[in-house]
Formats: sequence, structure tokens, C-alpha cells
Amino acid sequence: MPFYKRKNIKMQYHFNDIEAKWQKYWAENKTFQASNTSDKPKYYVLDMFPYPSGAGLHVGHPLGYIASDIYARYKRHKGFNVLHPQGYDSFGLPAEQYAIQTGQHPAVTTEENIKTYRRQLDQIGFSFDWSREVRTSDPNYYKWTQWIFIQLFESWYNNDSNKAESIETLISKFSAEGNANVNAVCDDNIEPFTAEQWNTFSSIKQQEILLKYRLTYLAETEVNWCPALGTVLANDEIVNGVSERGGHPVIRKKMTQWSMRISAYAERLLQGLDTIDWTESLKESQRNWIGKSVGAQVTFNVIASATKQSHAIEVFTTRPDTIFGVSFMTLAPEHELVSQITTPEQKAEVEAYIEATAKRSERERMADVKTISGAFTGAYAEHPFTKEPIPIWIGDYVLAGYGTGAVMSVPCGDQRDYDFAKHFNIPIPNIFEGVDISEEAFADKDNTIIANSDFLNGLNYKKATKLAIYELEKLGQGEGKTNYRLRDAVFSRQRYWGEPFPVYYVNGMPQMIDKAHLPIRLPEVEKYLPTETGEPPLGRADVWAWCTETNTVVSNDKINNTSVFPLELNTMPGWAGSSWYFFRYMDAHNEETFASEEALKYWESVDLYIGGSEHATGHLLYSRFWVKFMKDRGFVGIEEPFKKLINQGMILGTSAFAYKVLHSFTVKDISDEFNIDELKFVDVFVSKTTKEHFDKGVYDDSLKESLNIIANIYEEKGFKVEANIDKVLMNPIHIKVDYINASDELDIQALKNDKEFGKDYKNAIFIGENGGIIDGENDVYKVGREVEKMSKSKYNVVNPDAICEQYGADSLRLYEMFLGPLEQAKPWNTAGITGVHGFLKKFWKLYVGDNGLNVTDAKPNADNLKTLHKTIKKVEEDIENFSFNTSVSTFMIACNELTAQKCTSKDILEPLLVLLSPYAPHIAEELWSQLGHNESISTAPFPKFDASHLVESSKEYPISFNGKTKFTMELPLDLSKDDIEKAVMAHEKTIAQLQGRAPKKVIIVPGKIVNIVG
RNA sequence: GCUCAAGUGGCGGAAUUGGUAGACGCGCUGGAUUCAAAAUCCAGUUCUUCGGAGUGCGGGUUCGAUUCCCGCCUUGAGUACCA
Repeated sequence: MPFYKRKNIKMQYHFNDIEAKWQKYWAENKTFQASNTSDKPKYYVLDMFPYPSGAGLHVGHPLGYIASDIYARYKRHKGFNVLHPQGYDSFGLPAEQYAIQTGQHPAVTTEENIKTYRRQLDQIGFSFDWSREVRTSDPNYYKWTQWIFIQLFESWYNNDSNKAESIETLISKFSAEGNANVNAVCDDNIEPFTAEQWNTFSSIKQQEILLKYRLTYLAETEVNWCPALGTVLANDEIVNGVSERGGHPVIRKKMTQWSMRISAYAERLLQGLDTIDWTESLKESQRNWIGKSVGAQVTFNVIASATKQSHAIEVFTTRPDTIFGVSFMTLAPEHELVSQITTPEQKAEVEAYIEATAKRSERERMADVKTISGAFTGAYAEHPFTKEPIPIWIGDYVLAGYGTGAVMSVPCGDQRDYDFAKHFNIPIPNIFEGVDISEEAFADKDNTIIANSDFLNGLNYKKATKLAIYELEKLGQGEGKTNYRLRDAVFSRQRYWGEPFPVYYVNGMPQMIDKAHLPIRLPEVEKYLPTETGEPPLGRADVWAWCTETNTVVSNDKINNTSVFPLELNTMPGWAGSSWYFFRYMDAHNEETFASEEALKYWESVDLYIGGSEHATGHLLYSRFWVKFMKDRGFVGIEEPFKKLINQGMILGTSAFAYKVLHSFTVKDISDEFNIDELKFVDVFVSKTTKEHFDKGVYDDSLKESLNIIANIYEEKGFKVEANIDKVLMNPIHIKVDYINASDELDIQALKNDKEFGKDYKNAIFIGENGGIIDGENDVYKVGREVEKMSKSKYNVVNPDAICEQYGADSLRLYEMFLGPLEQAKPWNTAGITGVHGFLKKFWKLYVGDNGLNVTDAKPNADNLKTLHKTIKKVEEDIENFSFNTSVSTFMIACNELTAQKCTSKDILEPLLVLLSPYAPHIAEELWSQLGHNESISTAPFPKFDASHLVESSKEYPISFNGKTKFTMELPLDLSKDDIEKAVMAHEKTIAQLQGRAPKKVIIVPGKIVNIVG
């Protein structure tokens, strides 16, 4: 850089130097390290756990981090002891898939990715306390994930106390009184036993029984198996019937898996939603996922025939009030009773139907809701009240997995039953008073009056339901019941890169390894694929057996099943580590426990959690589940982990398109020999305006020109061509957004020099807005733009590194906030960043002039004070409301006003810096230090708002006629209504508006408006 | 289908309890400065037939509606035969 440009280097806003300087300062001085003891009130701000992906960050990722960072910094100014940590959810599929492809150990790639991630985060200037960093793949961390798993295994859910208890309490109940009086959440296939029986059961038998009660249990369950990924998936990992990651098909398969008895917590998870400050939409999706329905379980006895023994069908219904409307029953084709009750005459039909439905994939069944299908079993059930026979059908609209897998079909009150009845000509009795059911079912509970229903006649939904349940209970054929859609969560994954279970097997029964010997470290394997025999990747480990004598992991050869036993081959799912990480940040290096009691007590729960809404039914539900469990067992003191939660909206990309002209030519006189390569198109692109004309059917000069060019090229090569203008096509081609300027003009030279794609455009011809071939500066090429999801394939990804280099982190932070409301999806367009960058330059100039610091001890004037206090008020309100976009505007307005006022007063400019510092911390720190401070601005007190500076003596009243503002009038604020009216009526413009008419009414709201009606 | 959001200039968006619709910024237009460009600064920028009209559409409440109520349309997200 030449000398003359360098001489006042201190005077200019050199954001790169400033930002590097302060990032270094913060790191060296541990500015943001939070203490677990403080006189200040605590505040815990957390970002959702990032997975360190290989692609690094794009500008969409830091949006939430910037918002939470602003809030964290603001809270420090407000005198809080702020915990604002960051870490990595570093186990996961992508690293493993990469390992499978390249053979690289996932730990190695994960480490590299974390480095990139960290560098990118650091350059944005976040106030994270990195001393508390956690990584789920770190053995010192997953040691405690394993420990929590053991605690779940050692617990059962007691419905009487409505909480999880130690399994010991259950064992003592069993040995004292058997299981008759145990009210637990457990498997449904439990046989009753007495204390005597329990005490004589073998150890294995006892373990088998206990497994049915434990909060994490091993059971053969029907799971979602993804063959392509070679693993099972949880319900929330499947989107539209295919895997969320990769979009691979998923099939149902029976496997022995670890499961989490989250269903025990269904009601508490539902109730807890009312106590937390989350968005309604997020709570709603959790409510839907939990899917509570209140109704009754009813027993229908199957009418025994000569050949069949008696059976009973259990159904769940939310409408016991409609029990007299039952005209058939429907079982899921998979229902276990189907084969037993089907009559010989119907056997062939039923079996054919079951086979046909089994063939249909889950996806087909979901997609094809309209087709009605089913089969009659030939069997009849007896109505509990009328004792009439009811035909039993099977149909695939009844799901095996919900309720009891069987329904009492009330066609007059349920549209699906109605459609089924119509289709198979089953009678549709009407049990509703004054309702026409000739066209469709009547499902409106609120307006129901029951008829044709014996003792229920004349009752409404509520009363009839109650009475029906009462009568069923009297018969012993039913009871009130609440059902939840929420299923227990499968916890095993057939993967390598996850937490190993602290579990070994003795005679096939799982045994927990004692806490003292944790962590059980992930073993080495030579390949990250399942074994040839279909076992998970850990099946490849040579050293993966547990020795109960040395309490160590030993070589598999030593397995003797007396002292050395095989270890569990599955690993834990991605959500294991992320379900409790917020506790570890409180005390990240504790080796005695997952976090000390004092730390847990001090930090309690996360006060503000910011992240994406995609975790609604996964992470956010599982975390709540684990926290409730940990509270029950006394490990933590809170019921809900995240008090307030905000979902940041997605940042979309603004894709750029160039329009390639494609032409169909009639090639005349094709000679026998020609080189097909010479026929290769030379790409000709037309500018945006031409494309718009073309879409409207206008063939402008630029299009004609481009066709000429193409024709000429052919002619030069010896072909005669005849262009047919109706066959012209225009293909939009994605262009890397890096080469587009603020006016949507393409930098053709830069595009042609692109390392990756430049060669594709080397010979391309661009025709500009004015219709000529672009050669140098003669014309510009404009691209079309469209908002799409930000993705590599659309060439609209913007990397924050480039933004930081060109405009600085403070500009990036401000611009991300300036784009719009935090929670809304919004498009990114780099062009707009010049606005906030220009603001920062102007802001800098307010403090530093060509000759040094501008700031003086001059007394502020009334205008200066008004600007400052208006800004304090607005910025404070905005931050409290998470309306960060409007604060940025407020800063711009303040800067514009103070510049116009030529304000140099330190009394104004110093507090203004504190206001700005959460948003643009680097420039604030720099100017703060130039003002003579030796301490970081980060804990400077937030300026106090003083309303007295905003008091006005007059108001510019809008004078409106019939609600339409016509002109304004400056009037003193202390004027009475009458005086205002007089003054307004005397105004010449009022007289002109009224043209002699007398107004019907004059509305005056002092300090607001005047409205003249008439 | 159901649930939840959201529809305002060329674009991102603002208007916090009903009270001057379009703040702030981008882009655009014109001007200053410059040999020139960048940068910077100044002015203008909803539409308009210059009467007005105007916040997705149609009604309503009100002196007054982007804001409240009713009905519809569109877009996005989630969910999907849940008995």
C-alpha cells in the first residue's frame, strides 16, 4: 500500500485489523468465561447443538448464533452473569458414511471439521465461553451419556407416585407382594405372579420380567429398518416414508432393540408444554406427536361357533356414546385374532387380502388413502348391550400400531367407517337425532344428541359418553381409557460412530457395567461396515468383550461366558448425547459426576434456547423426557430444560440465472462426412430483458441477434441452416452468485476464470441488455433472480468467510439481523450488505475524523439527548422482543441524526457505543478503547433511558377529513380540545376542504389526530 | 384433509395499545466530486388519467382498520387413515 494511503491508518475504519485485534483480546483475556459463583443474577443462553459438517458454514447457519450472541451480550450489559457456551454434537452419520467411502477414521474427519467450524465461528466474534466446550464423541463426555443410560435401566415408572423410581423399589414389591398391586408403565404381556412365585423364579426369569418394566428395555419390536443405511431409524428420522438423511426407503422389520419407555411420560410431556414459553406452532407439533385421545376401551365377545372357541376383541374408541351405532367391527389385517376367528368359508378371501396388504409398502398405503379395501372374516361379535351379532371385518384402514389394532365401526359417526360400510353394503344405522346421514357421516361432537340408543337416548356427547362408560364398567366389558400416539423410542443403531452401550450379555440377558469402569470406549474396527453375517460394525472389533474379573474390555478370544462375556454391538442414536448436553456446560470438566449439584442448582435451566424448528419432535421431545426422568430420580432439580425457545427462520438463497438460447435447426445438405464435434453448440446467452420479452412472445433485437450469431457459426462450419423462431427454447442456467453485482449484472470475465466451471463458459457468447455481443464494457449482462433454498447445487451458497473478509464480521452480524424478523424465512442477497457496511463507516466517522478523535467534552444539546434516549428506548425494547432487525434501523437513524447534528459530545457517543456493542462488538470495543477505556466494553452498564428528554411541547397534528389525512398542523400539546378545534377550523386548508359545508362532527384525540367528518 | 405461520412499492422489510401506510436499507433516476472509475456527498423514488386510489380478495364494526370480526383465495411449514 502506498505511503500516502497509510498515513492516517488509525483514522479509517479498518475492520479486518480491528476485528482480528479484538478477537485475540477476548481469547487472551478470557473475557466471556462465565463463573459458577457470582453475586449477579444468572442467565443461560444456548444455541442448538451444531453437528460439525464437512461443508462448513454458510450464511444461513450463524443467524441464530448471532441473535443469541446479541442477547447474551445485552444481558451482560444488564448486569447478568451469562453462560453462553458452545460445543459439538460430533457423533453422527455423515462422518461415518465418509469413513465407509474413504477408510478415514471418523474421529479424524470430525476433528478436522470441528477445526473449520471453530475458525468460522471465531471470525464472527461470538462471545462463547469456549472453556466449557463439549463434544458428544469425547469419552469424557459420553461416559456420562452411558451413565444416564444405566440409570434408565435401573428405573421403572410408578403410576401411583407418577414418577420414575429405582428398580430396587419394584424388586422389593415383587418379593413382598408379587405384581398384582403394581401400577407401572410396562409391556402389555405381563403375567401375574405372587411373592412366593417371584422368590422362586430363576434369576433369568426375574431379569426377563424386570426388563418389561425398565425405562430402557430390550425387546423384539417392529422397527423401521433402512437397508441402504444398514440401520434402524426412529419415527422422527423418517420423512414421508423415506429416511430423513439420504431419502432411502424404509421397511418394517422385527428386531431385538433397546427402547426408551418415553410413553410413560406422555401425559407429563403434554402438560409441561403449558409451562414453557415456546412458539405455539412448536408446542402444537409436540401435542400432535404425543397425540392424546380420551375415550374408552371396550370388550366385544366373539360369538363362539361349533368349531371356534370363544375370543374377545378389545377396541379403543373416543366415542363410547355412539356404541349403539355399531354395525360392524374392523380389525387390522395384522391383528393376532384374525387367523383364529376367520371361518373356513372366508379363509381364502381373508388370506388373499392379508397377503395383498402385506405386499403394499408403508408408502403406498399412505399415498393411497382413497381406495377402500377389506374382507369379511365370517365371524360375529356380540354387542355388549343389545347382544345382537356384529360382523367382523378386516381392513387396512385400521392400523395395527395404534390403540388395540381394532375398532368398533360406527358408520353414521365416522367418515372412514361410513365409506367402508357404503363400499361393502353394510347397514348404516342412524343414532343421531335430527341429522341426515344419507350423504356423509356426522362427526360433530358438540351438536350431538343421541337417539335409537336405549338408555343413551336424548343425551349429548358428554353425558352419553359418561353413562356408556359407566354401564360398560358395570358389565365388566369396558372402562374409560386415554390413548397416546407417542410410541416408545428405539434406542439402538447398527452404526459405528456413536456411543457404545455399557452393556454385556450373560446367558442372553443384558448386564450393566458398573459406573466405576466407565467410559466404555468405542473399539477400533478395520472397516465401518456391518459384518458379513449382518451384525453391526462393532461386530468387527477384535477387542470387544467384558471381563468381570479385571473389569476391562478384553479380546474376543477370551470369551468363555463364565468370566468374560460379549459386549453389546449396537451403538446409541444421535439424540442420546444431545438430550442432556445443556447440563454438562454447567460443569464441563467434572470427573466425579455429570455436573455438580451446586452448578446444577446455580444455572438451573436454559433461559433462552435458539435453534431450528426441525427438532420439534426429536431432540426437543427427547431432552424433555430425559430431564423429567433425571428430576424423578433426583439427579437434577428442574422439570423442563428450556424455558424460552425461539426458532430462527431459514435463510434462503437468491439464485442467479443466465438464459441459454437453444435452437432447433433444419440442417440442409448434410454432407456424408462431418465431424459431430463441430456441431457442438456454442452457448449463447441472452440478458434478462430479452428473456422477459421472450416469455411474453416478443422476439426482440437481442434474440434475433443471438439467433444470427448461432446461424453464422454453423454457416462458417459449412452448414446451411434455417432457423425456425417458434422452436426457440430458453434454458435458465444457475450461475454462481459470487459473480453477480448489486445491480444483478454478471461479471463475465470472472465467470470465465472460475476454477471449476470457467471452462464451460470459455467460448460462450453473452448478449447484453441493449442487444449487442458483450465485448469489454460496451454493454451489461443482467441475470434473472429467484429465491430458492440455499444449496450447493443451486450455486447460491454464500460463505461467511468471504463476507467477513470483504465487509467484516460486524457488517455480517448487522446484515443478518437487518434482513428481517428472526423467526421468519427470508432470502439472502449479498448486494444489500453495502447498506449496513456504509452505516458502520459513517458511524466510525462520527467518532474519528481525518485528524483523529472527534469526540469532545462538549455538553450535549437537547436534540442530541433526544436522539440518544429515543435510541436507548427502542433498542432495549427491540432486544427484549427479539426484534433485532428494527434495532439496526434505529442505529442508522441515530447515526444519521447525530451526523446531521454534528454531535461530538462524549456524553452521547459513549453510551451509544454500549447500545451498539451487542450487535457490532468489534467496532464498539475499538472506539471504546480509543475513548480511553482500558477495560472491555462487554460489561459496561447498559445506558439508562430518561423519558424527560423525549418530552415535546408541540405536535404536528395530522388533519384528516373522513379519515384521510390532507395536511398537518403544528400545535402546542397543552392546547384544550376546544382550542385545537378552533385552530383547525380557522385553517385555510380546512376551509378549502369544506367548501362552505358545516362538518357533521369533529373528532379530536389530543396528542394524536384530528378527524373532520362531513 | 387437518394444524400452524404468512400475504404491504422493483426487492428485504417498518408501522409495539385501531390514529400521518411505505421508517431504515438495497436497487433505480438525476446532480456534485473525478482525466476516468471506485468511494463519498446531495436530491428524488407506491401507483396515478393529478380528481384520487392503495396493505391478497369480498363483506362488516368504527369518526378512523395493515391492525378488530366474518367469509374466501394464495404461499410456506408441519402432519397424515390415530378410531
